[in-house]
Amino acid sequence: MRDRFRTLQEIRERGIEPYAYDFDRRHGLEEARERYLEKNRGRDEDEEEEGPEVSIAGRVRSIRNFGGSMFAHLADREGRLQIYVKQDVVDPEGEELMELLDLGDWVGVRGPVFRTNTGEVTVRAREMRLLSKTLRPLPYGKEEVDDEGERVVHSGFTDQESRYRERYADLAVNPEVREIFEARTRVVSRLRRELDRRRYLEVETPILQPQYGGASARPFVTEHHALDSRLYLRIADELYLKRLVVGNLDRVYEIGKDFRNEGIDRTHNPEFTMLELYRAFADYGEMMDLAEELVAAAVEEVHADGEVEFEGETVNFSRPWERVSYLEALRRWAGLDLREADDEDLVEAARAVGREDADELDRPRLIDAVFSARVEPELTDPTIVHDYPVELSPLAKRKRGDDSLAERFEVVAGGYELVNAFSELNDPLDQWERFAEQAEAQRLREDLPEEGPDEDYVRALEYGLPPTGGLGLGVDRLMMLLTGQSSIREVILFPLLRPDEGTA
RNA sequence: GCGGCGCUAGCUCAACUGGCAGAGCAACGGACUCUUAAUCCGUAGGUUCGGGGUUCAAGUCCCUGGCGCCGCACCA
Repeated sequence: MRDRFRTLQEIRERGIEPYAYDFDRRHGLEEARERYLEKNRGRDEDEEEEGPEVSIAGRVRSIRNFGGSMFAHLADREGRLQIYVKQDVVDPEGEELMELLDLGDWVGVRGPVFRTNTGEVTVRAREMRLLSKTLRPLPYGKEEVDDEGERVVHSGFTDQESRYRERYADLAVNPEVREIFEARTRVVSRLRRELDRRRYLEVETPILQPQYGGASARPFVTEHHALDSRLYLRIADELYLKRLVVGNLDRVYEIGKDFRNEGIDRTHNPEFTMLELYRAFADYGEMMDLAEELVAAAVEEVHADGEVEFEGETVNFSRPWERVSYLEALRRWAGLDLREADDEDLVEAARAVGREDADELDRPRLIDAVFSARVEPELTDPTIVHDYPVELSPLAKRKRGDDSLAERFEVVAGGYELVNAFSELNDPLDQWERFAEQAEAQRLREDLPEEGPDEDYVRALEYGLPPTGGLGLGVDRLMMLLTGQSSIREVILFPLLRPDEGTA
């Protein structure tokens, strides 16, 4: 770095501004290449004509200096392109810059596109400007393109911790990382588009909430000074969105962050992105169709063929998805018949999957432990598991014809829960009772902030929630699946890490 | 929270049973006007994650703290 400060001084002494104010960039690097190919379409390579003129900008990715001339690659968001800078061809400022450039510097180049003797499409620099001087060397690896045209990186920037802590460097240096986040943006936009098209209203509900609910998780707690009151960061959007349906907003959705103060591992980040949507006059059956449609649309944005490689398996998203009831799934993959199993059997089954604390768990937790351990890992292709035990689903309507079940389903794919949906409970009295049961269960957990039932939510239900279907989709999990990443941190730009004073 | 593994130059990694801390790339100086992991000659670069201990001698062994990764637990 000391050396680059010296270079910086040198640049200033020569009267060149190392931090430019603007540059009239007209073409992306891929775009510039395509313009050349377009112009010479139909010609053999040796008959191609020079041109067109382009104006490009990017980071210096490699330099091959020959004294009087220089080859370099620039890199931008789209890709990379070679430039050729030659004395007496480039303008005087560009000529001076030839010996002052470092890897990572931002430069702007104007000139015609041509093809070198070795066949690479290249921009001949007539003008070259320094746009921003890099003081800290980027952790570039060395790249080569092998005989198959594959990009091979030697000693790249691969340390996970450094990559997450310095995501800017990660993104600047590793194109495949950039691709993941561009895919993420495409998918989220597509989900919005699909819902907008179906006349859902996108809304924003509070993140700071006086009461937390809609899921069971430990919340982050904060406080508001002026109001002198305790607030929670939301753990789910659910209860506010359903309030909106009470308010005649009959189709709503929100894509936003939820916050859960639980452990961190490869599939959990304390803040994560959820899509929640609610549709009046629909039940969970219609939500099943919608779930298939939304996920299929998302898959289309990333994999045209509808197949995804994930953790060594091929996940096939083609529709329709298999549908199996929760009880049948437990019977089939865990050998457990809930209709006949008593508490004793459940404890035993839970212990068999490694829950040593099985004695202390209530029935729903026992069942869920077995389901997570024995059933979910078996489900590679997306599968709709429907009709959950009502104890596991405090916000879902009871199933028609069977009070012990709820009209709820999850979509499991690649072994992970992807979608959770149900026919929303709209009976205020039933809701009140289930809140009471939930509060009772929560009292047993000392680690949770004490919380009474959400009276205002029940009040809203008393005004009348129409029959409503609701659906939640974990956007981060979806992106893991679609991009084949087994760590959630690879699909979150700035995952939460413990603060590190040592980062210099 | 528990267990295992890891942390050495800007990056990627070496360093045997404790015995002079090294390489490639990057950087710096020089040569080279069609190269592409450019090449050639030369130079510099270190709190071996922090603190303590054992030893004639510690990157290496011991204790302690930090951070990360993996697994487990928690996350109905």
